[in-house]
Amino acid sequence: MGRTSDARRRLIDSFIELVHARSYADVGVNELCEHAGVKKGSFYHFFPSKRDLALAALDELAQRYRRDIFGPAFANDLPPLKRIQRLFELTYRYHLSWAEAAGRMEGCHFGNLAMELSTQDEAIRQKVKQIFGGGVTLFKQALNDAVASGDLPAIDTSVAAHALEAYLEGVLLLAKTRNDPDLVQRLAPGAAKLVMIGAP
Amino acid sequence: MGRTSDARRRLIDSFIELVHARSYADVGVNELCEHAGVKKGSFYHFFPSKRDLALAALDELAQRYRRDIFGPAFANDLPPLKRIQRLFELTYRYHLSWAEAAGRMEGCHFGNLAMELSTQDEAIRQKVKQIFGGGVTLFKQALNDAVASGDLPAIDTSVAAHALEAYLEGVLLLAKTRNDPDLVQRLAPGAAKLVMIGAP
DNA sequence: AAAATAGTGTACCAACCAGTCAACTTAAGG
DNA sequence: CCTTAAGTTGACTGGTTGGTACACTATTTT
Repeated sequence: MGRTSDARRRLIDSFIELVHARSYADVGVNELCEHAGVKKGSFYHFFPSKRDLALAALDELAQRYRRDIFGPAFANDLPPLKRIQRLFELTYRYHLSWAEAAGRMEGCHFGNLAMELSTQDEAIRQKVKQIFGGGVTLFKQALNDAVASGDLPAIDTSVAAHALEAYLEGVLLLAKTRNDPDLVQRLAPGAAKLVMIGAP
Repeated sequence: MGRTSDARRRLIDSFIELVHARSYADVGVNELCEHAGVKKGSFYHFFPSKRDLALAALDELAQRYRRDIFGPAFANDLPPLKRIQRLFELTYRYHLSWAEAAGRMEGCHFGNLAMELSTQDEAIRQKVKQIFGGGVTLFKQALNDAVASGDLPAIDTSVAAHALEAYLEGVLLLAKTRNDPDLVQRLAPGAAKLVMIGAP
């Protein structure tokens, strides 16, 4: 019963757009409301606080990343090491088109929020940590497949998976700081070397 | 003529400590002043704005990093590829002791500020970009030495240097998000693989 | 159609924000 | 020792912050 609304979704979309372009602290609740076309009363009807909107936005973003990037990248139509290459290629394309739309390279949604808030807000740190963990798991599965198929020597795939996740985030950080999305493409081949991290 | 003071230095130290532990936006001028034992009027006697204090702090930090980490790491008493290993080892030790003192892994001073502010403040983005560029240059010199001495095939050392810088930042980002400084040590061997990024 | 409930609009709050100002104190240099 | 400039002090500003209170409206279910 009662009326329906998509104000919640609009707030999440506005959060993603505005906070990604600037920072969590720099985007206020008022601005969020104006951008979403939602009044303050509605904001606090849907979210107990600004921080809870951030948590909801992280969930939404994780879903989109899984659907648009990690899912397609790790599909079984390619040998496992090629899937990792494809992940970097898809990441590059995603950030290139985002950068073209936004006018600048804005970095990784998760990395940005993690860097800004993970020493201040334990819930957000845990959420990003868990999302990163999801990426690590997918890397690790591909690496295990590669070991099983003999494409890779028997290495510690967990360490290699973390190294790949770190490299991906680092590349996006550097590309953001240099405002140069193409760096993602130029540094992508590094992933192919990093998978050997455990090998002699 | 006139009196002397170390208030400027104390403000820079407080900025480094407080902003590193939380974030630029979360630490106000008032808190900075209280922590440094400086009154607001003195703050604006030394710095025209909070943002100028950030710039000064970045300069100070770059100097410290050069003195304590990059300088010693890249000394000529070791073969070039070992210097890169030593850079990661020294970085690990630096962040481990900082984490023990602070009670948590707080990440890279430069990466943190870059992620939070580089889409908002062009001057800060440029400064961090230039500091990162300094690191890249040192990586590149070591890689060129390695190529010259035959330790490394003739690769594009510029790409490899950027990959190493990105990896270093990514490792620190992941270690911060996981609040686990030991990750820096466990992922350090990845650098030895990454130097091969141009090789077939 | 009416009750129950989901969502909206607006006015408001105390706390805090970065930054200003002018009067004041201190000490170094001549 | 006295001039002069460097550094200090604390009160102040206008604007913004995240969050609250509550009356109000629209809509769905019974």
